[in-house]
Amino acid sequence: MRRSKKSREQIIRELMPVFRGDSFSGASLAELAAAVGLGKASLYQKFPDGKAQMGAEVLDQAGRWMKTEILIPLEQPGDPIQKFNAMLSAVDAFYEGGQMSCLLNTFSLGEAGKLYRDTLADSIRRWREGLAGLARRAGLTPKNATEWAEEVLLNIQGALVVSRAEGDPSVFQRTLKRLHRRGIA
Amino acid sequence: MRRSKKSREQIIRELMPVFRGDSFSGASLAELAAAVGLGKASLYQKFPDGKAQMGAEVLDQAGRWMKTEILIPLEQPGDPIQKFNAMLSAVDAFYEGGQMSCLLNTFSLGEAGKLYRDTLADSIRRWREGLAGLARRAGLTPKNATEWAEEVLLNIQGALVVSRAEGDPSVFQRTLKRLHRRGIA
DNA sequence: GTCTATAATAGGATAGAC
DNA sequence: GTCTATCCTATTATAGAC
Repeated sequence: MRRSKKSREQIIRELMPVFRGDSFSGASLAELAAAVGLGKASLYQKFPDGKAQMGAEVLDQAGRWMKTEILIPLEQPGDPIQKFNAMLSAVDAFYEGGQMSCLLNTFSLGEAGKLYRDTLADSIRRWREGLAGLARRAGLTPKNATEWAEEVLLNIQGALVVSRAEGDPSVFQRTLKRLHRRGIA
Repeated sequence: MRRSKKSREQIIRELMPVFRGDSFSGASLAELAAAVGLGKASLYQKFPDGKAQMGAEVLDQAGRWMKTEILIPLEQPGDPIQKFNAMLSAVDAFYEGGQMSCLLNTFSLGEAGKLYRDTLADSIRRWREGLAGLARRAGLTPKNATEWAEEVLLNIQGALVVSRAEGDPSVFQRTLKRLHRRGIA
């Protein structure tokens, strides 16, 4: 037990839901500080470049989550269907059953969009390619694999939007079940 | 020519892109006023309850657009496929080829979500039911019709998110083409 | 390392002149 | 009806004490 204080990773984990609950512009320093349990000045000690840096590091951490929980598992040898279902479970957990927004959505609005666009586009590209590779290994033609991968992505992102707008995550749940049922085709 | 000044409808039309370019919290009075070409004080003359009222009226106008451009056409007698394709064209125009966000997305974030939830949920419900009704008339079972309608909605909403995050509307274009190709099934 | 205090700016909203 | 000027609060950010 070397440290009783919070790790940076833990701090970033606590910042994330603030950025996911509203847009980047909607996330205030007051909320961010409260979420971490520190004063605003203390946050600036850890993130000298302020909100933009917090956003960048939150996005980085989400990218690392995607890599370990999505991309690497998808690439492992083994039954593609099983890999796909594991991804759906990871997605369900990360979005808390459809109750949490995606940073791809909240960080692409307004001025923040310009600031983080490259990172966002890169995340989408890697997710899409990870899925497409899986689908090719499952026997789909390259063309069909690409199309299937994109559809999976759009269904997840669309379900997150609609769930939030309805204030009811059941669409998200139905969508994950449907993707599971459809499989890789 | 009774009036040379702007109609209220025109003003609301000019407010809309500000709310669609960022979240409700991200849309500032300065931007809103600039979009209309008036001072902030003049906007308050027209919208005494401020930003919340502007948001509500923008949402109302979007709801009327949906009714005239989506729901009523979907209900008209005639070839369901043709109705569906007309809807895809209207959607393409309204979202400007994938370059404009949906208010269902931007108004459901943060505090605004609580404020507008009922309206948003109602719009989604009507859109979904309009599509499901069309699918039933096209011969799908009620169960399949409901599922197809939801998938169409999620693909559109997902494509808008991904297009914006990538800074490239081509996903949206591909998605509309794919929905057209798939038809009602 | 965290706090209080404070600066500087932007945001939402109103008063009152024209 | 629109404007300038202004108010109040929130917001981002920093200085300096502990």
